[in-house]
Amino acid sequence: MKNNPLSPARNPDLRQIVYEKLKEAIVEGIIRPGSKLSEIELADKLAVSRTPVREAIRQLAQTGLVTLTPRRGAYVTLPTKKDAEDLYELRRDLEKMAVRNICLNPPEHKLKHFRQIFENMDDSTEHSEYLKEDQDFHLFLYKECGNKYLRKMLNNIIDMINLCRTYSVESDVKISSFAKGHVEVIDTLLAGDCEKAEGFMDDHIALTKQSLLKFLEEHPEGVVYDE
Amino acid sequence: MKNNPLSPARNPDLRQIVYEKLKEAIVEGIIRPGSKLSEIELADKLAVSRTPVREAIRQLAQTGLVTLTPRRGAYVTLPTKKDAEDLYELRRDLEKMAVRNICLNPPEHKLKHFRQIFENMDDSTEHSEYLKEDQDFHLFLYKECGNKYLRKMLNNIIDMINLCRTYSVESDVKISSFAKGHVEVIDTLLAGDCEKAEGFMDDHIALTKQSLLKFLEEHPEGVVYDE
DNA sequence: GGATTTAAAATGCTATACAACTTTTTCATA
DNA sequence: TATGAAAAAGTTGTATAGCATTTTAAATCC
Repeated sequence: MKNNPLSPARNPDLRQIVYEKLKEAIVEGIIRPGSKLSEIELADKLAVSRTPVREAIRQLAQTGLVTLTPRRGAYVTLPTKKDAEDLYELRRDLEKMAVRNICLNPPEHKLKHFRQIFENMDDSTEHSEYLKEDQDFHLFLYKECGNKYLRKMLNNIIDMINLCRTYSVESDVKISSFAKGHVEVIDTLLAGDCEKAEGFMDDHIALTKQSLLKFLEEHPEGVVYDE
Repeated sequence: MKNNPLSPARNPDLRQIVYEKLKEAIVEGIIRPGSKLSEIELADKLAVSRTPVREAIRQLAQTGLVTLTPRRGAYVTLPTKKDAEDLYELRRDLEKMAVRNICLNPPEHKLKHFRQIFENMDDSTEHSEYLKEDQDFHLFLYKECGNKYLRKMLNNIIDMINLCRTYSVESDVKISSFAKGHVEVIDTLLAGDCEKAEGFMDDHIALTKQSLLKFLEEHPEGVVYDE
């Protein structure tokens, strides 16, 4: 008698809904980095009270997507070039760790599923399709890494990475080389060669980072150089 | 109509104050793991309204110190043995990363300061004194690591580590070996031997982890074994 | 025009209220 | 006495109103 199948459509949980909506809007670039998040304005637009908006904003601040300035409000974080570099440095180590753990007991079936997807990609593949599968693959790795805290941190960091990535959407990268990187990671994982798998993941993240930084250098508008 | 001299001498930023107070109470073991955090009760005890308490609790949930159950409230996280293992695994990699970065440009003066402190320690040193200096040293490394996001994560994880550590306060470890580990890290950092420094940090964290796990095995009360 | 004062707006918090949900208590029934 | 359903009490999540302090914008004065 726990959950009635005819129970009302959904648990409201407005805070979570507002959080997701804001996150999406920020990551997709609808709300631009640097712009202000007015509690009143957002509450008005989303047709909720200030309470869930406040809590959602604070939740976003903890992942770094939003920067809080006491008594002045919340602003969408405007990542600097160093931020992007720091994020990728951290991501590299964390994903290597995930790969290391997964290698101890690789989920064969799903890995083969992803292998097939990436093997069939080439430079004619839609950029958006690659992005989607790439996202799915990495989220899959996070879920399977077996370390609750590592998973949490990776899920946090990926939001910031995506924020940085909005800058580089139309970047002219070679899809094939990214896809190949994934296949290499998967193959070594399936073969149980942990050390090599880590190395391939290292290469893959390095390539992604390089691609983003190249884009940032070519498009300095909106990117802040600190120090 | 300016400042009433009889205005309440209250510090602003209640949320942060409540957050710190709760964090301390949890990490010090005053509020036991597993116990419930009632918004009303805490608001009452701290003489504030529910709002800052709610926000502080949510902030604590982000670091993992508190576990939120929808519609049922917030509970102080009761770490399992696997939690402790996961935390130390993550901590090891993150601190190695910090050491790697610091090694590129080591802050000589302060490192020497810490070196002296740890060099003068032996098995007769007060356990509490070692704990304090150990804490300070690691926080110092976090601050100097040069990567904003790494710093944030390390500061988060150390709270959870401390929560686990409350169990092992009276652990009968050899202070000298811990202190020696620090000196080794510092010396290799000062010498600019990054690889070795990382290795020594690895050993140091491994030793700390081993000490905690040994304690947990000898004192299974209050520790949950999952899976 | 530039500086100073005043007004408007936003945040941080308080307080109250209420619906939905949990937990506890009560109480009837086996 | 134990069991289980029904009622009561308590909490959370959200909403709304309001106030103090501070920031921001506008207005005023020199």
